[in-house]
Amino acid sequence: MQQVYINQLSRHAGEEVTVRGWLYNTRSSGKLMFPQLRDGTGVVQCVVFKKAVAPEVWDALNHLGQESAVTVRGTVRADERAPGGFEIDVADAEVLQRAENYPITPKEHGTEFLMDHRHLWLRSRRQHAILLVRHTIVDAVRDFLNRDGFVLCDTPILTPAACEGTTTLFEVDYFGEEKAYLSQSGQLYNEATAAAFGRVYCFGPTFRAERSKTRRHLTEFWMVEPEMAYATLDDVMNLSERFLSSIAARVLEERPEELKVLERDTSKLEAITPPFPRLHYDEAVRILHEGHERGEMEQRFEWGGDFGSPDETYISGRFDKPVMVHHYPAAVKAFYMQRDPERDELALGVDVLAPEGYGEVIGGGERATSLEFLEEQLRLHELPREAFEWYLDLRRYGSVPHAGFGMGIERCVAWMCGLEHIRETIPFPRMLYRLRP
RNA sequence: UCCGCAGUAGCUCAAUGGCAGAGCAUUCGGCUGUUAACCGAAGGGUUGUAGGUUCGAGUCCUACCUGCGGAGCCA
Repeated sequence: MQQVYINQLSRHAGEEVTVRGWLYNTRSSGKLMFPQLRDGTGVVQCVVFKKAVAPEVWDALNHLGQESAVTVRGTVRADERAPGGFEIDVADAEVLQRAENYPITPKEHGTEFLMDHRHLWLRSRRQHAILLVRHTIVDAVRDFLNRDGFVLCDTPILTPAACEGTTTLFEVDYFGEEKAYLSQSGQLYNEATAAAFGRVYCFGPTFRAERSKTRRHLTEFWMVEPEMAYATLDDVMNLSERFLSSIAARVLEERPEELKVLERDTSKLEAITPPFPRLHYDEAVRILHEGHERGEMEQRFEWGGDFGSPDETYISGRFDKPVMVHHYPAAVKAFYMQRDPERDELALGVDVLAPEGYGEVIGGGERATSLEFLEEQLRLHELPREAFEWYLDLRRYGSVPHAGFGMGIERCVAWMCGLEHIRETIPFPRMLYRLRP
């Protein structure tokens, strides 16, 4: 007897197989039953005739609660009436555990209820589809970087100090001797490994203790950060463009069924191909001013500020591809950004704004190379010099132009899936008011 | 942290200041091709918490709690 996964059933038409799974839903009609089984790879409809099985099998399946653990043995048969095109004529079945009163019924539920039952919600079709797309995106990210010559060189999660000194950090007691902080970026360590390996990336959890409460924020999220030695802002933009395009292509290729479940407009993903529009900050501001004059933007944007969420949405809304905004004012960017040699008030940084209001998915740029400049920046930002001594070493010993970016995986998943909220893009989201389950 | 909205059965929601309701889920019964199956019946309530106004509060007022949406900050 071969044990088969549901997504492989089409290869076993006419054969007798065993499927092991959980009861998804049942329809019963007296002497005929249609239990639907899911096994993690898909859902299949089973057909049970009362006369075709032993009485105890019929009784066991009858009135069985949703999500009970069941194995069935039967013959695979193509049938137009079956969702998915194939069904199983059941000859025998075994109930491993009878589940009663499964809380998530095949009806509508509110967000709070579903989030409280996240450990069970993951079993539902839509969540299942999202997390499979996430899996493919993570896979595509690793494949792309590995094939492009980047070396995975992960950076620490427990760190002694703020990397950028701006956002709030989660504090951890380190053996009662000192405070440690959960990493909010692998950026600075990446610069060290890039000087060791040339092209590197880190990919792991990132923590931000910001009291943000929007559909784009998690307190714990996954970020991939490539960093290249001997590279410039243009190299970062070229990489971002190829990177996002390859991810979109992989999702389209490998997850058409899941995109259908999510009712994603795939033409939006097909549009993600190089080249992406590149917008100097000055031009972006001009677009915002035009928007204001047309009455499409409430307030007139002041040159020099960072873009707020409505600004990003307005700018990206004018393109059907991701937009790369570069040369931001240095004042709104991190201290380690390289300055524009022609206009010192600008930083060689770039934000990639995703279309459809998904906001900033990538942020990056060229890093400062000068020891003196960084020493001055540390002073201006009132950062503890001792903590950054090792970082300054990177400018003492073979300092070269180098650049990189960070991409938030969950924002990418939300974008690719066309989701309203980032909370569904990670199995167990951590948010301002959500630490459990 | 600020602004706005909400909280009624296990779930999703209704109820003009005047008897606490429906659908789904659950339990029982019926049905040999169902597609969120259908038909019939039953059980199920301290209306988020604490005060207040009123003859009378799910409904109006105040505070708090919880959640949702947005802003700021950011990926």
